[in-house]
Amino acid sequence: MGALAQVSDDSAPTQERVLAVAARLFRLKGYRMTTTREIAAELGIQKASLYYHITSKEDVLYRICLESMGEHIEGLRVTMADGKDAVGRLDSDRNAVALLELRALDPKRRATVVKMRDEYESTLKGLIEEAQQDRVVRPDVDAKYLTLTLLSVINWTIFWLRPNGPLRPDQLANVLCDIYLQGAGAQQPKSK
Amino acid sequence: MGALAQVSDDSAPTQERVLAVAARLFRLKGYRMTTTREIAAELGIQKASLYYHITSKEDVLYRICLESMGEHIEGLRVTMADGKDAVGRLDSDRNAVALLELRALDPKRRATVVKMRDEYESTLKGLIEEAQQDRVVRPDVDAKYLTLTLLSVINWTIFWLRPNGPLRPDQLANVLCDIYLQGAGAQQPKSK
DNA sequence: GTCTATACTTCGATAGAC
DNA sequence: GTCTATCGAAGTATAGAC
Repeated sequence: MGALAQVSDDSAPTQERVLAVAARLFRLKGYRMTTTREIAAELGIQKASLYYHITSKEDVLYRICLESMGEHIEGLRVTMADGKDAVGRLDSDRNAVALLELRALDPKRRATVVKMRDEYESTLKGLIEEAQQDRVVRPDVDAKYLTLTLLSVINWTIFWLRPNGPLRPDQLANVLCDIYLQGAGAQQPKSK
Repeated sequence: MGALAQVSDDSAPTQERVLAVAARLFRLKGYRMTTTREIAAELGIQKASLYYHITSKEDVLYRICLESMGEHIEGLRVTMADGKDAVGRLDSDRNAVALLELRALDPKRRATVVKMRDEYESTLKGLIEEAQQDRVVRPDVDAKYLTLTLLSVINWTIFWLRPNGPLRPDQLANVLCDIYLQGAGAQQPKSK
């Protein structure tokens, strides 16, 4: 398991524990609803002590977003280089927070994260366009919408996917990938 | 256009204007980040005056969620009765807020909204199961995941779909529906 | 229905001792 | 690296006049 997917525990460096605890709370309650007092309490320290480790609450959110985007871009790079996917390397809390709490960042920092997200999404769109030319993906639909629907299926999992579900992660990935590629309709050759 | 899709304007009843303004701000900035002062300012009144029209900020969120869920359930009922879809009857701001800001409701009210959402989703799942028996939708995949992927494609639009996009609403609906039913993969008969 | 004024609470962050 | 104590800002909501 890579360091990026490291789970927070008492032996982890404090910086990492702070990010893990904050990401979990931000995901559960939202950034604005989560207080620095709660983060400190989860870490077992006083709220003032927390500020020895962080400069501001918003900076914690910013670092969570940066790490999540970094994981995405790196995961895609690994996939393109090795030819095998990198599912499971993402921290689900940080991913959900980065997707949902961007609004809370100040404009400049938000722009930095959005730029990374756009880089990730356009790289993904490029892969789909290549697959269209290789006739692995249907070429009769704008890659823009094929990318958006792929991102929809992947990203919406933050709202329903939980560990210890009925399917193993690899089984679930197969089901979702199958539905995305083959479609939900009953078998009929695509003829138009 | 139905009353549910009514756009806020100065001639609309105040109650409706309040909900429309609040929904727009809640969507733009998030429930917790939006202040009652801002809502009042958008309405052109003082913050204290707002409380003549509402009982609390949370109550406004609650009513937005209730209306959105009501629209969904009613839309599905109309679809099942008339056999034609009811796209365009949803208020996009209220829909996005209901999907994203549920956390901010107190447990009891949240449970009420979640129950309505579950009712909507299980009805949709029932429709997909019927379609499986009619061999319109593939029967080899658990309807649970066909429903989740459909909801993913539909609901994720709150993050990217904007009025005045390159496609008309009906064109876009056709593209997304086509990708969902036919899949993103190049044509190959489903044979397994 | 709207106003001015304000009560009351909570939050992010800092000061300074240990 | 953590503590107690507290500041200052901002938020929701209410009181009472008009």
